[in-house]
Amino acid sequence: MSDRARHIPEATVARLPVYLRSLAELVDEKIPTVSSERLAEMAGVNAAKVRKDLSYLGSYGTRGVGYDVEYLLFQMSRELGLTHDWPVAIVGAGNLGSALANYGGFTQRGFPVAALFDSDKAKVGQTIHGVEVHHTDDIAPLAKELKVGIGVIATPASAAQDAADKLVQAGVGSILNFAPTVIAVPDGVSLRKVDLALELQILSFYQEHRDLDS
Amino acid sequence: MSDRARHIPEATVARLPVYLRSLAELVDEKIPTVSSERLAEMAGVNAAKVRKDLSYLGSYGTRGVGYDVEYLLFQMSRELGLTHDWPVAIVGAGNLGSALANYGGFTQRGFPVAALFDSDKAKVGQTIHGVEVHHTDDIAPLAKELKVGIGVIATPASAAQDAADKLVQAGVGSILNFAPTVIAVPDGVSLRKVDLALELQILSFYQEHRDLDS
DNA sequence: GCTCGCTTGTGAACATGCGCACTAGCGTTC
DNA sequence: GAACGCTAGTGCGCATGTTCACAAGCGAGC
Repeated sequence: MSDRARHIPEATVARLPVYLRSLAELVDEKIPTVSSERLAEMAGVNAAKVRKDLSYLGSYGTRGVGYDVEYLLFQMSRELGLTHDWPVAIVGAGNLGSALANYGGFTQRGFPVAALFDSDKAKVGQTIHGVEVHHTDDIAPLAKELKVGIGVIATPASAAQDAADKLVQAGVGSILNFAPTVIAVPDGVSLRKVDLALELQILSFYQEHRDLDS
Repeated sequence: MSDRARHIPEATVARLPVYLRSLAELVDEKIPTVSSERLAEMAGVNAAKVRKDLSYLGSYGTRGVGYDVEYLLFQMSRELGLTHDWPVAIVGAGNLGSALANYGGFTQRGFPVAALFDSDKAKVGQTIHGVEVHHTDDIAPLAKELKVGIGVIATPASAAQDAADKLVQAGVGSILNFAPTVIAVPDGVSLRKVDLALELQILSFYQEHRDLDS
């Protein structure tokens, strides 16, 4: 590990939360150490990959023994930025937006809903799960003031790009898009998507071909 | 394209639904043909990738002109298995499961909810969005009878693996997992996951490191 | 304090995916 | 019917990601 110059590969980053969850389970079970093999089994990947992934974080294992569960959990939380809260802004106070705001596990996992936005003036002023709904025109000043780092887009597809633009303008660096459409963000802004229809269609492909090829 | 021996790469399969959506938009706008460049812009990818992806489906473009939108849309729908319905079974009739069952766009996109299952006997017999809730013990016979190809897991993490096992036993070949846990399925069964906490944690990582490195 | 079993950390081969840059070829214009 | 502009299709080198296999090294047991 070249000290500090370490750039963690994207594929690894995407797996870290899975390891984290496995480690949390092990802590619950009061298991003090874990081998890469056991962790691999829990995370549903191969052991070599676990070792390589963890090696990007530093040399936290002990040969012949394994990894200290609590210590690794702490290091990983730190690396993932989970040692402090990340206030989240949700754009779109419709079905999905409200459901997300009402979902407690959100706040509980360190992502408190700091603000809700909607373009419908009838919704502005309402309170959902203790959070007031503001107008989308106020995203920039409010999100800045509340130090929102992560924005969630829960609007219809047609409003998604506009929501993204406003979040970016507010200095939000990470966006999670639930709208079934492709949105563009400038370099340096992280973007991930959750798209139900897309997932089903991908499964449909494999299902169809399983049938054809059999 | 070597006729018929074509194995479409996973990465390509995952993009096909995005192209499909773009094509549907073009049809709505009554635009008859589209170039790889335009389609790439709409799908948020690079033009060479679009051409390579589409070439796996066959040689459906015309040099100097582009792709016939309606024809490509049809071919792609066929390839994705979207020319017929895929009955879906949802396991877990809690908040998420009910929301999914109530979400009309599901059926509308060719994935009708054929059955709902829950392990809570108090919920069995209830009707959600016109679909009766059955007990999880009845997954195997019922899912077979209803020719369910795709199963959706909307249970708590602790019940997810059991749900998956029962779906597999029922002959379901594709599973979409919403439970925040890793589940194992036999070879030949497709598995995709939707995990909110995971996505937020990944974003948190990049957010944290953007701050550190600046 | 030596040996042995066990597990990490990693070099290197292999696989997959990406994108440039070029060729093939269609349609239009003159 | 020749020439030209435009766009699909693709070969190839590069980047990323995965996996194997092995050396390094810790700790238990004697």
